[in-house]
Amino acid sequence: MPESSTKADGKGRRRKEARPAELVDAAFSLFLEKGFAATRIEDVAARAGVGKGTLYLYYQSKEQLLQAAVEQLLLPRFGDLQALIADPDLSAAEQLDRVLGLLWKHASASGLSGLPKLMIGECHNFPALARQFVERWIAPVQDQVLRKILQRGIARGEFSVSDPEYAVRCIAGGFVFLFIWGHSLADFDQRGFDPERQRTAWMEMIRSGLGLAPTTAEEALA
Amino acid sequence: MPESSTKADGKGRRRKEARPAELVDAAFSLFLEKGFAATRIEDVAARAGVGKGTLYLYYQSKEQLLQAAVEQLLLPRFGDLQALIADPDLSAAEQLDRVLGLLWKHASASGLSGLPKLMIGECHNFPALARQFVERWIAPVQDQVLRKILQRGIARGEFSVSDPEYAVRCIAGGFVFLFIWGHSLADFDQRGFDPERQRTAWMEMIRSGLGLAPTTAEEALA
Amino acid sequence: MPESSTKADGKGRRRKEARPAELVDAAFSLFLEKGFAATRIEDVAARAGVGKGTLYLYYQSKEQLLQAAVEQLLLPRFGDLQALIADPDLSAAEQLDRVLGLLWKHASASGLSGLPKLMIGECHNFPALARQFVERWIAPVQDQVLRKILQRGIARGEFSVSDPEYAVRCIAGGFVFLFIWGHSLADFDQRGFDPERQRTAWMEMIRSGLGLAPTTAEEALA
Amino acid sequence: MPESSTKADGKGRRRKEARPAELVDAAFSLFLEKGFAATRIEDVAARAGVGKGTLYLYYQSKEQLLQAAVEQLLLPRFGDLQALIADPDLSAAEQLDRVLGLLWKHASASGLSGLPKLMIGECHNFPALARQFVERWIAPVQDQVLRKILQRGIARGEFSVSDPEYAVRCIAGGFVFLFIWGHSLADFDQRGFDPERQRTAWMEMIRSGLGLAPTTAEEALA
DNA sequence: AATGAATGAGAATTCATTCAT
DNA sequence: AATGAATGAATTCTCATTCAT
Repeated sequence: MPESSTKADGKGRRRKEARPAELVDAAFSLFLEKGFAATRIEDVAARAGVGKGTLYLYYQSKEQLLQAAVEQLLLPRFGDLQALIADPDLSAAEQLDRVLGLLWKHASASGLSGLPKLMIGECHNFPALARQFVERWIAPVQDQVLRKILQRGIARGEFSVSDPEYAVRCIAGGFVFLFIWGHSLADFDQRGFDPERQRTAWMEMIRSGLGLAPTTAEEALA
Repeated sequence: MPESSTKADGKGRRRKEARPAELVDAAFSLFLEKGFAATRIEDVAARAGVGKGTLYLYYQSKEQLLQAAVEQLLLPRFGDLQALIADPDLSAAEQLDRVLGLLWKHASASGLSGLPKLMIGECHNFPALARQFVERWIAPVQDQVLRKILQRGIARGEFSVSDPEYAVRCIAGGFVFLFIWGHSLADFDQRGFDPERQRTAWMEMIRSGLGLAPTTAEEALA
Repeated sequence: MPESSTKADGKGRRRKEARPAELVDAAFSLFLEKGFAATRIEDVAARAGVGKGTLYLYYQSKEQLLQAAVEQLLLPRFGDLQALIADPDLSAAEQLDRVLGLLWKHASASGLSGLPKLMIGECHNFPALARQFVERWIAPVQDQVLRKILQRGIARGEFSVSDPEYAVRCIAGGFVFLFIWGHSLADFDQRGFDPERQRTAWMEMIRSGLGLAPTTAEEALA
Repeated sequence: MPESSTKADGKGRRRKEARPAELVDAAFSLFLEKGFAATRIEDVAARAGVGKGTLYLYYQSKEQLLQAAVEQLLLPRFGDLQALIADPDLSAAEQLDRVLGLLWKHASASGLSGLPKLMIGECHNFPALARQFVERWIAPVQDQVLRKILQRGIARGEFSVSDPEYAVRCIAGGFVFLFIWGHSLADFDQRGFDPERQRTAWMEMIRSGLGLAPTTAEEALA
């Protein structure tokens, strides 16, 4: 009987290989929006356009879905970032610019920009995941990328920072906050929120702060 | 030992006046830790040291408990901050220092430092609360305190910022991120986290960024 | 310290002996209205104008309150009815009239008119009470009062009934239904409900039914 | 033995079409027996032979289950009754006989006979339902069926009633009481209860009451 | 492989009952 | 004697997970 195949063609059974990723995407977007506990499996299935039971064909539990979602976003590593640092022709400031630009572009395109919000919200309910997130993303980006750039900049006399280790955290934190805000309270701020403009403001802040030094002020105006 | 309670400490009944605040505190700390949905009323009661039903003597529902918790933290306003700005003898930089210092101290002491994490996680589940939070805290602090200081600083030639409106958001954001981090992923960061040190680094970043040397300025323009 | 006595005088501590009856009255009226299960002890206390705990000073449980309420209404027996039957000078029709009139008056004045509704609703939850009610009221009134009148009427040639045993149930049933209706659906009948008028109609129905025989019609008009 | 279900009788899943009615039946029988408040959802599920959660697949709440149950019984209207009245060849007395006979049969077969008991008990907790019940059953049967028969009987000289409007209520009331009694206190009456016999007695009572006039007795036998 | 009806453990909420004051 | 704050067992309802189709 060709019954099932006929109707399943229209919408039901597209690229079978893409399923897992679609499911994880749907789950991630809902987890991000409502949090893990407040997200219903049925809603995930609905958003993915499949039946509730189908989810369990690919993932054993709701928690596994979360793990898979985080895993998927954690997978693409930052080998390219490392490459940037390796380039000896660039100034440290240029390196910083490019690295942050790349991170920004990549995170904005992928769901990665949502991950911090999710992890911050769920870290105490899923400590293992939290640790993974910190160890595989936060710490490496800070310690193996940003810090090295900073140290090089200091060594070259480009930068003047009294506590590089924590300066790095400031730079990263401000960056991450941008993502968090965009995925949360920005929606409730009547004043509007322009991510690109904020990024620019942020880059300026990193470079020259409020431009306290008179001499610096001139350049900052540029 | 001069314990606080009069004598009914053993199993302590009848402290009607203190109850609501105790309950809200217990609820807030759990909401902050696990999120609203993942927090069980029974756990709130246990942490407050009362029976499950007692909570419902004071709050009609779990959601009302959340509202009360947020409300309580939103109540104390920042009249004192306003006073600081009004002082014409201080430089803008000093004003900023003091205002941020005060915010820091106040938020660290009260539960207010946890509110951003909570609101960021729950904003989509409780839009009304989110709006309240933004309108009664975020926006006023940015627009009526920080921005005014910045503008005065610019007018006085102290500061040099190209986009004051968003610079304010950067300053506030970095600050808020400190709180968020301390209430979430800091616990999972093997490298440790010293809030005070980060605050210092952050203040420096605000003031002078990476301290780009005059010569560096050229590259920064690139 | 004369503190407690002073304020307790105004409203708090009237006739102490009347308490139990007041409590039972409040309970009965609420049980009647909402049913036993749907009635909250706190509402009973409120209606009686006392604190929740006070109820337990007089009755050990909610169920005991119900038992006491029913008991109280079941107590006054119908010795006087029996006396009426004994009067040999009255016709059976007159006896019936008086007996039903007396029942009507008594039941309307006391809460007794509500008891059937309550018992009908609760009989399966409180079988013992139900049995008591049937055995101490329903059956006696039917078998020892009404049936005897009917039998006397038949013997005297006044009445003509083919099944006296069940005719008695019809008479009693119609009567009881009047009470039930008045305590329940009458409140939701837009057409209004005049108990006295219905009683009159009912008495006529008992005496002469629809007046099928032309000759009977005249008496029916009387 | 030719059981009804096809084969999945053992633990029987998947009978989606029959489910809602089964659930409503189970619920109705329990509501009727114990009242709404005293009935536990779990018991309803058990009586219907399903799990607790299954109920919520079909009805959103316990209250909706009640509404559905009442609705279901209120649905079948009395078009056939109307037809009987329209027949001009029947005497009014014959019409009355048939109408009441039909009501009796129908109500006894369906759960309708239980509805009055339920509605009387719950009317104050569910006023909207009560009004519906009165407006869609009680009032129509009385005003559009019984009253018309009575008026026709009076016009034709068959009946002789001084207050037709309330006579109708007596007739209907006695009838309804039969149902109520059968669903409640009859179970606790040691004397037994024969509904059919009581119906007969009731029909006689309607026709000729107690046959007060000596001459009336003969006709009462008719 | 896909589905969604069915399930029951678990969470929020209610309320009879207790008991310190 | 009177109170009402406190309690936790019991109840309604939800939702992750299973499984027959």
